Amino acid sequence: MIFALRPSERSGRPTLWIPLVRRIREPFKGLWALPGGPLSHTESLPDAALRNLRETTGLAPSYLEQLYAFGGLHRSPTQRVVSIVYWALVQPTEAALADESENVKWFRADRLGELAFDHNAIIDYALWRLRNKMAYGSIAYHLLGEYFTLAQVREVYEAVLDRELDPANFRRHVKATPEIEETDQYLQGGKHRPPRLYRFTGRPGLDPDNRSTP
Amino acid sequence: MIFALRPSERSGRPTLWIPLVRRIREPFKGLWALPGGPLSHTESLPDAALRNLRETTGLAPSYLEQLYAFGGLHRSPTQRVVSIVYWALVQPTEAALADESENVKWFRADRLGELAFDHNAIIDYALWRLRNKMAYGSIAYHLLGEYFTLAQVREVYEAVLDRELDPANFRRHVKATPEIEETDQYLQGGKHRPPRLYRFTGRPGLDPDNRSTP
DNA sequence: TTAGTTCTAGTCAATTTGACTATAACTAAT
DNA sequence: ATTAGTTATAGTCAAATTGACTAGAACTAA
Repeated sequence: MIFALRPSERSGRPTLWIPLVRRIREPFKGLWALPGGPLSHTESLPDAALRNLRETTGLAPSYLEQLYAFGGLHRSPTQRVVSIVYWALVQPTEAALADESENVKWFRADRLGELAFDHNAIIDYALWRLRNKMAYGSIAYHLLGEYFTLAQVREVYEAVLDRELDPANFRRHVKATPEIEETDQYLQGGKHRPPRLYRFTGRPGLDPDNRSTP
Repeated sequence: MIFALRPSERSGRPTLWIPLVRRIREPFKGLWALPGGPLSHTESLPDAALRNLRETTGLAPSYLEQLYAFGGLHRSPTQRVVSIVYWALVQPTEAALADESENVKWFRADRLGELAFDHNAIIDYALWRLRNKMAYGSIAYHLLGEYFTLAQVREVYEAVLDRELDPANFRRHVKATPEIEETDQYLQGGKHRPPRLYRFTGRPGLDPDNRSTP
């Protein structure tokens, strides 16, 4: 499953979006579902996740991590299925390149209808984990591009945690993390004082055994 | 994989131990390995983990949680194997009931030799996760019995985190967590002032979707 | 009765956090 | 050109938390 930031239709502020694919066969024909597919004997788990992602949506995530293995007996009405779910974060520029079609669409993460299988529960769990990781580690930067302003980082936190944060205190907090590097560039073209651009110098992610954050 | 506290041979202080089983067939015949086995079509993932645990060691854990799904292509030299690993914590009284034999033995977690498959890496990851969970959540209590003293809790933390903690400050920290309940019992029979007994009132664990701690 | 040890409650300074104020730097309207 | 409006940024201050430490309470063993 994939998270990306997209501007909300109304406020224009960034919100979390998820691409889903429509089921074209039973069970749950016609309902929306998470992209996925079988694991071949010759590919690793993250490779299979990346391949499925590419084949269905054309996306190339900047962050990929194992979420959880779901193996309940009645996840599918027709057969026993064990799904090892990965979750990915994609940057806005990449997300814009995604193939959208009749059967592949983006949805706001907080406004999903009833999905196929247990996919609502899986997304709930992923959202919980995303919020948790945000509170501690430095995962938010994988939702942003290479350069960003501190206000943009704050908007990401506000979108995911769903509450407002004090700009001054948030700035102090971010500036205290060593992985954030100040550049001498400024974002021009805004309506007000141009903010300084920063960049994230942490590791790229894309690794299941990624042990830097709880 | 299972963690339990056992007194160290020398100091007698509690340390982390892990039960392993000896491989009786190829590959890795003769080496020690984590207990495990196949998943049947009619049991859930945690059920399968509990059954395997019971069959090989006779243990009934007080805490069970999914660790990670390992699916590298060359984990076994003979075939492609995907292992969905669970980890368990057992209380000392339960651990003492474990079946030990020629082919099932307890080992100190920090003194393991070379194990079969990628099991050393799996244990390293589990240890990392255990330390991480200890630092935040209230997982340590599943390694203890129903009643415990604050010094015992501290010893668990010291054993797992491998550093000494100030008794007074640790006490203040533990007493501030609402899940710890003070009883009006005292542990008698010690050599010094009898410490008060406490109990843990949090949820029992034993659930894969256990979302209370990061 | 005394020495030794742990249990327990507390102090105090250093650090972190949350709420807030003030100035800087830009755009858009007058 | 000036002013109003808005965001960016730096800083203050009190409250809360943390780490290092002191001291009395309560028991056992000599």
